[in-house]
Amino acid sequence: MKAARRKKTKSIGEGDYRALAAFRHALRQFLVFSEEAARAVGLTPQQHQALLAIKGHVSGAQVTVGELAEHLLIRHNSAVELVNRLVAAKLVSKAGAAEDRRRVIVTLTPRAEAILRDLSAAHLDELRRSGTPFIELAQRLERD
Amino acid sequence: MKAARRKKTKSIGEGDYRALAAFRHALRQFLVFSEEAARAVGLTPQQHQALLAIKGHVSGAQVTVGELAEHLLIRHNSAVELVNRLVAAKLVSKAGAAEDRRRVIVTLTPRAEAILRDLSAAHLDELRRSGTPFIELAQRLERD
DNA sequence: TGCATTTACATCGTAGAACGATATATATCA
DNA sequence: TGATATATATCGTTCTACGATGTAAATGCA
Repeated sequence: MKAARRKKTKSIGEGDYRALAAFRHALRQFLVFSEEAARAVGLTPQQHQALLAIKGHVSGAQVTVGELAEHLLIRHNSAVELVNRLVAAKLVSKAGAAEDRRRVIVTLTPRAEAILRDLSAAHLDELRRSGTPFIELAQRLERD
Repeated sequence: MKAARRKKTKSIGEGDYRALAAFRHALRQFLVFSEEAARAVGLTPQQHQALLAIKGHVSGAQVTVGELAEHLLIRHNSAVELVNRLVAAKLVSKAGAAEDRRRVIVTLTPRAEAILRDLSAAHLDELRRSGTPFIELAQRLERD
């Protein structure tokens, strides 16, 4: 973090393009793995991300629709639709918040908890299995 | 798929969920940055990825439609459509391969080269600027 | 207190992109 | 040469995020 020899990039070479392309390829590979893992247990990738965001939230396995949108970096209305699909799939339940009745609290069902546990274990395995090149590429890109 | 005779994964704890969620959040942030950077120069994210894959290809800035599909991990027909959109946007040109007339060679236009150079510089900057937490999360996930 | 404003969620129609199924052209092989 | 494989193209469908807009509840402030 100390050797900032080049402050302004501005000279991109062949190697930079190859490194960036390889990085995106590794990224895409991870995302494809994740998509397939999710679909294999009957979830869309977005549903999986939503469950993870809910479960991984600081406040425990409960978030509002708005908080979910924030974490997933999608619009509020997209989060509403995503949650509705999750409810239809019996993966979450919705409940009005007592102290602010505009808010809707989204909670994982036991079914979702079980599915997410398996999915998360598979993802940790995958990252251990093939995460290294990914990290190395990122480090290389960050370095010079 | 082989029967799951692999040793049962270590049990997942709260920290694992949080780390995975944080990792995906960082990933998503990078992708959102990338999408916005692409759109800011008039490209869709997919078009940007295609240009990068072509430019970063070992054989120089030329690939066939099929190779592009392989690198982007999409279906051949999706690659055809993507390339058609790139042609319409004057970002690539198509040419039949001399030695195998089934193949179509896709080549970047000067316009695409220029746009990609700027985009790539911006991405390298972004990775230097905010890549660290991303890498650290990945390393942490890989470690334990 | 009353009313405007802000906040949070919901609804609806649209659009972009990837896909499966299928078609066509070219190459290769027995 | 005919059968089969390979490379690309076309078409209709589906899925999901979005913008625009609507509704309900909370908040601000005169």
